[in-house]
Amino acid sequence: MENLVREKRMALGMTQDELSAKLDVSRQTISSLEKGRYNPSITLAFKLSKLFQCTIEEIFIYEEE
Amino acid sequence: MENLVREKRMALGMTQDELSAKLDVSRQTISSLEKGRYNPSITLAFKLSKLFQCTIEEIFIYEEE
DNA sequence: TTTTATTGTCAAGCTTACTTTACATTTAAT
DNA sequence: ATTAAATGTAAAGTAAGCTTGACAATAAAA
Repeated sequence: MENLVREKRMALGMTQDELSAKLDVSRQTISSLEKGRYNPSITLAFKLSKLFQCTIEEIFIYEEE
Repeated sequence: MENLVREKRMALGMTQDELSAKLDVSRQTISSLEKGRYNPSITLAFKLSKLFQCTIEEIFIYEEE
C-alpha cells in the first residue's frame, strides 16, 4: 500500500525520530512505513491522520490486490 | 475501537457469512470485529469501506487511549 | 575533511490480527 | 416443538505489525 507519510512528515519539518516520539512508536516503524516495508495497524494510521490533520484515505492509498 | 460494522452489514441485508466471503476473511473475523474483540488491519478496514461505500472514519471510531 | 544528524536495515523476540476446527447458543422458519 | 439458519466463542496455530539493539550508509554542518 502506497503512503504519503514521508511527504506529510517533511511538510511539518519533522525528523523520523521526532515523529516516532509523538506517535509513541519506534523510529524503525516510521522508517519501514515510509519505505513501504509493511502496512500500518489501523491505530497507527489513525494516530498519523490525527497528527497530520487529514483522513486516513489522504495518507494511505489502497489498491486491491 | 468502536465500529459500525454490524449496522452497515445489516443495512445491506447481509449475513456475517456473506460479508466474510465477499471480503475474503473468515466468519469469525467478522463476528469478533462486530463484538469489538480486536481491531481490524488497515487492509480489512479499507475492504469494508469500499464495500460499504464510505470512509474508514465513518465505520471505525478512534478514541486515543 | 571531519564531525554530527538523519536515515536504512538486520536479527531476534513480542503482540495481535486472523485462520481453521469445532461446538454451543440464539433466532427464525416450518 | 423441531429443524435449520445465523451467530458466539474457545483453542491452537500462522502471519504480520512493532519492539529493542546494534551498526552501516547517507546527508548536512562545522
